Amino acid sequence: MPTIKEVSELARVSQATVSRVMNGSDRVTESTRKRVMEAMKALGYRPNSAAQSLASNRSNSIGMVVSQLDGPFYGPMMAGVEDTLRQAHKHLIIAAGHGEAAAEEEAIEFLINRQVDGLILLVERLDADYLLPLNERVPTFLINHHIKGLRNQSVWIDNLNGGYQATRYLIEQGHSRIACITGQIWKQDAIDRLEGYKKAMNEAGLPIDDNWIVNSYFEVPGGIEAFDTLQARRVACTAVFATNDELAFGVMEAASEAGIVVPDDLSVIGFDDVLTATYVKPKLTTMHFPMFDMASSAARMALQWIYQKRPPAELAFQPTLVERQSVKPLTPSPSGRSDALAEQLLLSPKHPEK
Amino acid sequence: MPTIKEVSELARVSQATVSRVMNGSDRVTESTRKRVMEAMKALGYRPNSAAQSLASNRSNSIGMVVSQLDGPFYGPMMAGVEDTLRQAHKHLIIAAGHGEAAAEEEAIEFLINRQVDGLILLVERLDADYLLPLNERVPTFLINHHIKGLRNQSVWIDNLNGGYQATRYLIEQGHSRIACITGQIWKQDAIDRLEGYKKAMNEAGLPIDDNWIVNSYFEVPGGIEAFDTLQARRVACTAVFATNDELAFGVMEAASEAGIVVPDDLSVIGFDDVLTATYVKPKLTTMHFPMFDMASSAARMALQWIYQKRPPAELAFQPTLVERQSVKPLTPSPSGRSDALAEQLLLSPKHPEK
DNA sequence: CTGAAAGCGCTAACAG
DNA sequence: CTGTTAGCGCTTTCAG
Repeated sequence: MPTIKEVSELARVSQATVSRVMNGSDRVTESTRKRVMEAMKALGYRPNSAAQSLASNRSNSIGMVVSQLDGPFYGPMMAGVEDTLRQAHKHLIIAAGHGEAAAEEEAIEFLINRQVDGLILLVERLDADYLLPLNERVPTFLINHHIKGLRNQSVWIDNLNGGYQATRYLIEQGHSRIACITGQIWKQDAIDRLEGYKKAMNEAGLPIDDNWIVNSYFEVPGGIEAFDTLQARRVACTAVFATNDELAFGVMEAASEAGIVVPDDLSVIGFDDVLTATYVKPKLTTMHFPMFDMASSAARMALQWIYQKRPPAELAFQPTLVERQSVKPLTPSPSGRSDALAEQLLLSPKHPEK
Repeated sequence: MPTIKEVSELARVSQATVSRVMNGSDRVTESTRKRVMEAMKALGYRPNSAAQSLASNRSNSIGMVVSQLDGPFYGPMMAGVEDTLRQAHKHLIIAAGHGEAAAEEEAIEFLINRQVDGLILLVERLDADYLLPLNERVPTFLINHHIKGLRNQSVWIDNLNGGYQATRYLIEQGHSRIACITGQIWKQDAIDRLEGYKKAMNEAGLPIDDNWIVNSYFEVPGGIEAFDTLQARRVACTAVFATNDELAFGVMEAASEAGIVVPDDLSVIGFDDVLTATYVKPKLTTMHFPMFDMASSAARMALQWIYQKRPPAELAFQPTLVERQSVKPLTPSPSGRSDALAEQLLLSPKHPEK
């Protein structure tokens, strides 16, 4: 690997000059710049980024921590950040936080040791006590995480409004017996989406019954269990707001096992609009969560602040309804069709064919 | 950020000694080691990895390039590598290659500049002319990519046998009219899986008709188009081997639109066993591709070679059949049920309800 | 077992 | 506009 020294010798200039042409900036004669460029090309020169970082205390790369490297949620987020960073010729270093505070902190320390110029975090476990001092060390941007004092470096989605819209949509479709299944109730997303549900129900003058709300966890089995819980509680709902798509898939699966047809017997709305939402049958009606855009916005904000000192400002996204096939209008019928449905849900044996 | 100097002063030793305790190895008195450790803790010392890399020409991190950061295929691969690396206290730096030769090379150069100690590549565009010299610069390991001369640093899956098994299974279930849908035919995976199909058909004495093979691309729309092509060609098949799950999803979707019921009217088998395969209805019968395991094996192999000089050896995985719900035995009936099915497939109008 | 000293490859004032 | 001169923080001989 050739070094700057060799380049400088070949080009008959000082190392400083080579450094200058590398960093584009400074005033260098066109002729010497050309000579240097040629020398670099001739040697196949590649700057050693460790040396650059060490000397400049800057690395032209930003670190990102996500809970997992797979999964339909984090993938687009990583892709969104990578995409805008690449266009800006900055690099991305990703570390997994595994959803645990210790691992998340470790990942962050790793990235800092790596001299990242900034941090984009998609974490759930870290609080202000950790994050605020961290931000003093290295500019830190948050996706989907509220920390007072870091508002301006956050990109978030309006989960409350999303929950409200989803529920409102169900109501507009004629439903009034609407159950809600939440994710881990310590997660802010879960809390906010539930809040939105309550708001919509209240606003419509519909009762909120704790029996109709089941606290589960954001995974397919969580949806299955929640559905079973609903049945066990003899909840006669005609629609359910699953606070994320995985839950919705679980509900659809369990319903199907129980001989309940979605959307004819039961309407289901999800949240997130994960890729798979279009693969299931019926295709899932859900609230679109603009993961890629949010992530790239966060990256843009970070870039502007870190490399151009343009002060960041809080950025909020709104989830938008995507109508597909899992919600059906409840058409009132003379005999009270909604009750018929309720009956069916109540009385159907669990997993009759299995 | 405290430096090694401050630690050495606090501990009243030389920097060299601090370095020694950091790197575990050398002979250091237990007492001084303790003193140093305490000093490090007291100061909250964190080694600067850029400096370490620069001085040692080693970074304790390995680089990985994948085509995309999202998607059901690359996610588990990244997770597998990250998992075993983390356990070995090595770090992972991921870069996206976007499936283009130029970007893949750029990603690799980036990682090398980053002083990665080794490379794990999940690429499709790079050939031996590039890869072999690369391996001289930094140990390079390949996932799912055959390069003569790099065999021993490769982990791959037996796609041919997978295609064979999948087709064979269909045949065992009584099917004989079996279509095959391939991915981009320049991809080795596509070629091999098709080869497996042909082998099984031949072995069973079944005819191979080019009309029954449609070259498509590994995405859901690819499956839809392929299904339409099959119909346009009036191919009267009772089963289709889709050479990856996305294709299978597309087929299922198109079939459903056409009023054809999977698996009653048409059996479908996929390949990869992507997470979503369990979400669709009916759940997809497919060949399991052990992505996570393959990736972690590749990582293990890389670690052993790079840090312990244990010579690597080619590692092959076998895909395994996962029976779910999308394949149904073809029970011969007096009136020739398979013909009835064929008729239905032939005659059904395209997307009748849409 | 420990310290001194010489860089690793690059950047960043400071002169000129 | 370009060269000189110091380091950045750590590792690594080489002595002792």
